[in-house]
Amino acid sequence: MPEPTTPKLKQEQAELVVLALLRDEPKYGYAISRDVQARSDGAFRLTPGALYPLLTKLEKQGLVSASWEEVKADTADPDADGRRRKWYRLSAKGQRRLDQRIADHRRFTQLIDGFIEGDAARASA
Amino acid sequence: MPEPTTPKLKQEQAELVVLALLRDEPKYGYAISRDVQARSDGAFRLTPGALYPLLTKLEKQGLVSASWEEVKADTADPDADGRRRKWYRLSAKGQRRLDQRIADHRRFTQLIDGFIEGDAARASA
DNA sequence: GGCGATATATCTGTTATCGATATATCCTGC
DNA sequence: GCAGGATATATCGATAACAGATATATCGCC
Repeated sequence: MPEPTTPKLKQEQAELVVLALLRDEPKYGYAISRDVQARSDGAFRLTPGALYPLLTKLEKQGLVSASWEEVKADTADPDADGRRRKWYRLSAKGQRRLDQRIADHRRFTQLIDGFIEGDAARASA
Repeated sequence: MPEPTTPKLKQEQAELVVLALLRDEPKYGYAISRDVQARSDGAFRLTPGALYPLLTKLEKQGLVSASWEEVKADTADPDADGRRRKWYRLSAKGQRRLDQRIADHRRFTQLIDGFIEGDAARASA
């Protein structure tokens, strides 16, 4: 079977997408994973093996800040290790990085478009 | 020093670019390499280590057809192994593949654009 | 004749990618 | 009350891709 036509999310695009998703509001990892799939109509996937190393990297670089939230259905036992959610929010540095990634993306697609148009563009000019 | 902002040509984009360059006219490897750099203003590079395996792959898949040309400055000795040029031309199958790669690229950029626009697009709609 | 550009091609050490694996909780149906 | 699937975070390992170095040989210029 030949390669699938549905494009996979590469690390560079994954960074852009994750930062863009966090721009609107803070999110935790699993929600990001769901949003990526939902908002790309299933074309993009961000599996755990790609998502969590990426989020750790972003945190280390100071592009996002993270804080834990303990999700407790009943508050009977405070020591009960309920489901944890690690919330990520975009930092000012992350916003600047996002702006740059968007600029990079625009430039990249314009260059590719130039090759697609080929000689036709220059001939008609 | 962090990652360079100039994007490198990945294999999938390299295939698109090479097929697009061959659409206008047949070319040999080194000319393709030069064109890639020239027409992207130096932003894209296609080094020998990436270019020749790719051309071999395209040839095996029947997307391009290749033929050798012997470049002889003087024709004194026919046995003299002059500089060889392997000319590649786009096949009908290659043209179809190019069309598909263009469609894939358009879809991909549209999806990324959707993430870049974010909630603003839906809010203003 | 030497040097840089032309021209094709392979090889290899490093990095990236993907799926599998691991752990633990929450919710729903039975 | 318990089994199974969804939720949630995180790591690991086999494979694949990448960039740069290496190899060979010719051509043009000085």
